[in-house]
Amino acid sequence: LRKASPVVRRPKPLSLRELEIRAEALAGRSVAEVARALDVSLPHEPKRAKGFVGMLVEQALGADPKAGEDPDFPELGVELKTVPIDKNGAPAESTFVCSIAMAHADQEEWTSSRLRQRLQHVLWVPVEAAKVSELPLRRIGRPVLWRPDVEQERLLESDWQDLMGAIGAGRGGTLTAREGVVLQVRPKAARADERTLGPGPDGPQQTLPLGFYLRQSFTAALLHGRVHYPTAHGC
DNA sequence: TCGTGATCATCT
DNA sequence: AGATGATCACGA
Repeated sequence: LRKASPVVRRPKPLSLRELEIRAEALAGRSVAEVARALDVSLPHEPKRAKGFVGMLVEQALGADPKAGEDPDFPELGVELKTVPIDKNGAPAESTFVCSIAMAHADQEEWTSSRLRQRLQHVLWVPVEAAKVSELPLRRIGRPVLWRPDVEQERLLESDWQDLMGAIGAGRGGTLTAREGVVLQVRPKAARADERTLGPGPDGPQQTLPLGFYLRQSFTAALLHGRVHYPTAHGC
């Protein structure tokens, strides 16, 4: 995020309620309005604007810029995610959740997994997608504070076990985004030829870095407070 | 270099 | 059109 001159950053919210109120206050505002209020200049080429809106909203809400792998609001245990919305109000893209630690993929457990930690408590902020309006005109919508319910957590764990199991067993190279009911595994790298140490069929080898994404259908449902899938083995 | 923030560009 | 695989920017 480029700052035009003095650095402007909101103080961190001291309570969940304060965070919600701030997020509600962004509803209806445009990217240009928020950027101007924070004294941030807009990127000109859309191709170079990936991630801009997410970082802008982080700054507007007082997220900890040094959080790293921790939640955006460490004291509140809340993760912030902006979600691009199409003209019908549905997610326009899948949602990146976290990268996969390839080197330790065979040792990770669901309960302490990066993915579960990140999705424990999420503040979703809908924003008009890049294909709906030009960057400055993209409007922010009403936030949704979400925790996975029992059914959602079951779906997430089931996919995670399948996908992480495959990666840990050295079959990560055979995975595509078609696997998974609510999750996807997709490349997460600057270039398709990047490699990092990970499990291979015959032991550790250089592998394509992967990340977890939420399918649009899952995100769409949770934004409306209802995720209900038919169970694969009958009710 | 890796992880965070995502959207782009192409193929089906 | 929608989904998949590829790509862009930034910070520690």
